[in-house]
Amino acid sequence: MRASDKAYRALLDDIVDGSLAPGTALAEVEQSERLGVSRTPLREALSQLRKDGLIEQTRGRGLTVTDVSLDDIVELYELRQPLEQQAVKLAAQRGNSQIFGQLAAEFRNAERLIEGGEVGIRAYYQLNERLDQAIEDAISSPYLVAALKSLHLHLARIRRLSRRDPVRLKAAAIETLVIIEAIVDRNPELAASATQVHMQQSLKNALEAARSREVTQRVA
Amino acid sequence: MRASDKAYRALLDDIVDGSLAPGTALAEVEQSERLGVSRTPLREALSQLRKDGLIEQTRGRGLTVTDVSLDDIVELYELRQPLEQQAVKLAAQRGNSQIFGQLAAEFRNAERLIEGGEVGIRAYYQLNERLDQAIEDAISSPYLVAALKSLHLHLARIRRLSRRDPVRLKAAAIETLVIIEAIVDRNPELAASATQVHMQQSLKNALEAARSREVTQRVA
DNA sequence: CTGTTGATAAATGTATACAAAGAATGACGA
DNA sequence: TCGTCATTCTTTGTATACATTTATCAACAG
Repeated sequence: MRASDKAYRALLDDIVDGSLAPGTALAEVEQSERLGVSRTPLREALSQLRKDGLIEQTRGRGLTVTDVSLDDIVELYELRQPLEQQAVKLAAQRGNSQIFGQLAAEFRNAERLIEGGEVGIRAYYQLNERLDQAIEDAISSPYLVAALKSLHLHLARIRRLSRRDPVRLKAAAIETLVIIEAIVDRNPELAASATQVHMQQSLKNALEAARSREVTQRVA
Repeated sequence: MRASDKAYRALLDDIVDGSLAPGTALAEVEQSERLGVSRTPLREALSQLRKDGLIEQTRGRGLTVTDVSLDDIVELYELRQPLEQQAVKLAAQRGNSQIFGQLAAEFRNAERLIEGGEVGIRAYYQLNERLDQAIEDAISSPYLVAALKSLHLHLARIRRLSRRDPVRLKAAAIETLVIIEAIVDRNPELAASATQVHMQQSLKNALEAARSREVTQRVA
C-alpha cells in the first residue's frame, strides 16, 4: 500500500471518528511523524482531504479540521435528500430484485438486532452499509455514485453527534424497509416518497440529538 | 500563485477544452516539463484531477484523461437533474428577488444575443454562468454548492460534444427564463418543474448533437 | 511459432534538502 | 501603555535525488 494512501486513510478515520476534533490544526511535520510517513505523501493525503471538505485552510492557523455545526446538519440534508431520492429511484428501475429481496428480509429482522446490544447495533450498521452498496451497484451512474460517496463521508461524521437511540433506530429500520420493498416492487415513485419520509425523520432526529448533546456538553 | 495551482488550472483547462483528448496518457516528467513546474506540484495537481474524475489510473498506461461517451451524458444527467432541481428550489426560497429579477430581464434579451454571432453567443454563455453563480450564492449549503461545482465541470466538458445550435439555444433561454421567473415569484415547486423540463430538453438535445457529431466524425 | 522467464529500462513513489512565505517575539518610539 | 516595525523562527512550497515498482523486450524452451 502506498504511504500516501495509508496517511489518507488514517487521517480520514481520525477525522470521521472524532479523534481529530473539528478545529484541530494539522501541521505537516507533526502529522508525518505521527503517521510514520514523509511529508511528500502526507501532503498528498492532505490535499485529498481538502477536496473532500474535511479540512480547510484557515487564515493564520494552516490546515484545520472543518467544523460541523447544527447548520451543517441541515445543509448536508439539503444535498442528501435529492441525492438519495434519485438513487433509490434508479435502484427501483434497475436493481436486482433478488438482492434487494434478501436485504428486505434482513431488515425485517432489524428490530432483534437493535435490541442485541453493542454487537447487534454494529451488525445493524453493517446491514445499512450493505444496502448503500447495493443501491450504488444498481445505479450505474459513476457521477451519482461519487456524489453519494462524498455525502456518506460527511454523514458518518455527523452521526457521531447524534447518540444512538434504539427507539429511533427501530423506526428508521421500518422506514428503510418500506424503501427496499418499493425497490423490489420496481416502484420508483414510491421508493422516492418513502425516502423523503425517511430523510425528514432522520433530519429531525439528528437535530434533536445534536441539540440535546450540545446542552449536555455545556452542562458537563 | 502556487505552482501546483497553476498546473492544476492548466491541465483542467486543457482537459475541459479538449486539448488533452480523452485517453491521453499523462506522464509526470513530460507534463511537468511542458508546464514548467517540477514533479512535486504536478503530482498534487494530478491527484486533484483524479478526485475530480477527469483523469484515472488505467492499468498499464498510467494516468489517462477519462473518456466521455454517450452513456456519460445520460449518466451525468442522472446527477444533474436532482441537483439542479434542488438548487432552484432553495434559490426560490432564499434568493434575492432583485438579483434574479435583473437576470430575468437579461434573459428576455437573450434571443438578440444568440443572433449576435460569436460575440453574442459568448455573452449568452457568460449570462448563464452569472445565473449559476446567483443560484449558488442563494443556496447557502456548501455541500450542495460543491456538488454543483463538480457537476458543472463535467457539463462543460460534454458541452464540447454538442455543437451550438442557435435554435436550441433560443429554446433553452426561454426555458431558463421560466425558471428564473419562478425564483423571483418565490415558487419553489414551479421552479423545480420548469427545471425538470429544461433538463429533459437539454439532455435530448445533447444526445442528438453528440450522435450526429459521432456520425460526422466517422464520415470525416 | 508461441509462451514464459529474465534482464533492462522507464516510470512512479518517497525522502530530504533547499527556498520562500508567514507568524511570533521583542525592541523601540509615540 | 499601546502600537509598529524589524528580526528570528517556524511552517509551507518546490526541486531533486533516490528507491521501488512496473512495463518492455529479447532470448530460450516447449
